[in-house]
Amino acid sequence: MDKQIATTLFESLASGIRLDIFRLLVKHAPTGLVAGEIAAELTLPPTNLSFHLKAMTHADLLNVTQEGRYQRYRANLSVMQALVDYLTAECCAGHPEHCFDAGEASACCHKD
Amino acid sequence: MDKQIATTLFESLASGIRLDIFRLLVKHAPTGLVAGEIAAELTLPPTNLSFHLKAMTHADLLNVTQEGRYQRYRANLSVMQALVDYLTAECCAGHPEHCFDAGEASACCHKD
DNA sequence: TCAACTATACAACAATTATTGAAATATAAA
DNA sequence: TTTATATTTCAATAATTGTTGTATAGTTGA
Repeated sequence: MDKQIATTLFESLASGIRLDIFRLLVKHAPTGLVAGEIAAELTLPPTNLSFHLKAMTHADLLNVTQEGRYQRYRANLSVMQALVDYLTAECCAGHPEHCFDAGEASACCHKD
Repeated sequence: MDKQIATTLFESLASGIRLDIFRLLVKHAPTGLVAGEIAAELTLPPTNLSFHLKAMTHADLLNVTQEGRYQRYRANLSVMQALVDYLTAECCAGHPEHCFDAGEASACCHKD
């Protein structure tokens, strides 16, 4: 993952609304939710929701499929995993001893 | 970590400049760098750098200590670790089987 | 104390992002 | 085909964030 992609993903998560959307869709994985269900759950005006959904989809954080007149959104968990790996690499890069306490060192095994 | 803190951290990372600053300081951990060294390395006007350093420090992503007339900045690696944990929890919450492929499942051991 | 140096605070402005309502598109149902 | 439903696009505006120069505060060493 390059810096540009990481920055875009962080932007996507740097809003309470978008973080709520993502967490809601993780909770409903792998089924996902249609736009109206998300709007109802988060009580957002549809245009505002659409604005954020579009941004997140463009950032590849969400996937969307059409179901008749509905749009079903799903969290893209593999991108989230890649972001966690990127962040772990940034965090540990050359300095795992400073990033993880001794007791937790064994928990850091994403970069095997 | 609550949502508000996570959002602030994502905001801190959602800028190319701030991501560069953080990565530079991770590379120089645990010594850190003084503001002038960061400005020289990233060729930024001092006021602009100061703006971003202040935001990152306020978000607790950086620590700062005074050294005479210099201000030394260090990456706060434990906060980064907490963010990775938060993101992993968001990613896996209730659905580890969808987040990690079978072959990599054993690599997910942050939430033990 | 004085001059040089480091960095931040402030203020003005530029640029980007967020929010909303109205209109448009497309599907479904009557 | 007409009407209703779901969602998006567009345009206007509000709100936030980023950038720059100048001025200020604090530190050092002569």
